[in-house]
Amino acid sequence: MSSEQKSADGPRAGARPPGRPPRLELATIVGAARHILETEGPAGLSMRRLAKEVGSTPMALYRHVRDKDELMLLAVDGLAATVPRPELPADPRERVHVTALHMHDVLWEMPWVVDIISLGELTDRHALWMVEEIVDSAMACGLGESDAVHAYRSIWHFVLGTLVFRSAMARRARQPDRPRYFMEMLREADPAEMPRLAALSDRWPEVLDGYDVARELRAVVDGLLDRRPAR
Amino acid sequence: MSSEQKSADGPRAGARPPGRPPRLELATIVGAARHILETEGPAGLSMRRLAKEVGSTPMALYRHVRDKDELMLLAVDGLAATVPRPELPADPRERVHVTALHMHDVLWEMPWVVDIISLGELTDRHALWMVEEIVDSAMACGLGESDAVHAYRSIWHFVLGTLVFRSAMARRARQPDRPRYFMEMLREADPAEMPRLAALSDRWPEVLDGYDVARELRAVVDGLLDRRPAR
DNA sequence: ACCTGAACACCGTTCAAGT
DNA sequence: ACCTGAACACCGTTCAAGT
Repeated sequence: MSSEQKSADGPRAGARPPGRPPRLELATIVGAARHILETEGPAGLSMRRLAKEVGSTPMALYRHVRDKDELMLLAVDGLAATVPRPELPADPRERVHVTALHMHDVLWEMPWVVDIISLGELTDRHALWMVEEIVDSAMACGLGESDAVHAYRSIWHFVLGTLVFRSAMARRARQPDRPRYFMEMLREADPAEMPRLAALSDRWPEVLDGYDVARELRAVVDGLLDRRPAR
Repeated sequence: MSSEQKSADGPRAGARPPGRPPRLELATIVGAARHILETEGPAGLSMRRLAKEVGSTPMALYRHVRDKDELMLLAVDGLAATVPRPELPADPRERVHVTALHMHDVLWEMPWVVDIISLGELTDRHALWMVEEIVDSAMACGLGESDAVHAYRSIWHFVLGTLVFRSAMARRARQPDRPRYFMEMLREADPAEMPRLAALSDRWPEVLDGYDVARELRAVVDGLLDRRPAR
């Protein structure tokens, strides 16, 4: 999907279309939506709020987008093209590592994109090169076609989970008056029943603070690339 | 967090409390909420709908729960106690595998729980044994304390990502009139630029269909357990 | 102490009418 | 062809009043 396809549905340029001329453009709407998403997150985006932003009425938007879902997909679409591709090393295993980490790092900077992607589908063709790169390099590492595709998907699951978890933590942190159930549970852990957690409870935040996504991703990718072939 | 804590805030049993006797009980509210969540998912749960379900008004609920967020956490709380623990093998690596897969399998059957957890925090103390088990067994496999905790977290990221992705796919599938952007993009992939994806495009659904979470989880866990220690 | 009703400040979307 | 206004069917939550 790309924005051009959408506007290409209109009358040919140069023709004199009948009826009222458009005052609102899809690009304006999507741009304003993106701006709201970037500054206030998905919670801040409503059709009514967006209409105000572009100086129009909620219903005018529905001339240009099917519904809010489509609008959010359009807001995400095209973003990958704005991010420069990383330099890839020669070694195929390293290529998988770098590409997977790139996938993570780019989305890490755009939390609102994660919130939208996590309820939909990949729609940006400029992001496809990462799928190709990981599948191709995984095969160069000796994986069969299916295993390479599955490795790609597992890497995506890990990256998505990492980002969704971070998102959830950030959400909780924004409500500081609420109890920290997990920490409380750790503190109350019975050392006889849960010796490791009881011993760890004091240092839990520090230990988690030392979590290094790049290092974890490396271990996960290695596991996926080193497995024995299926059957 | 557990339901008893909450109800223990009330007057002592045996005392004759002044004022109007309660007609609504927290357990009733949480039970009804759970029922709605199980049958209709998080989208079906609203305070107004829930009030109707228990034969009361929306505002009566706020005597018993702080807000909708707390209600949803209470609905999730206690679920782990209803699931029997799996038999664990003796070998520590196998223990990690079995526990991690158990974590996945249990939540796989409760998609609505994933939707709630993915915007909050683990709150059920009866689920803590899985954290303990994975950390302890990972250490028995030779990992240091920090690495074991990080391995646990990475396993959780992978499981969460797997479930969130499935949730997103299911959501898309429920709207069959909407375009399948990803498949379209694959079909249009330029073989010169993306040879792997172009070659795969026809068989993509079948290949994904062969995705086996248990096998992927095994590879991911092995990668995390086999890595070199930090520093 | 507990519950109710009315109200506030919102939602996404449909429909009929205007330009 | 495009935009507007009013309306429908909802939200979560606060506040003041009732029992």
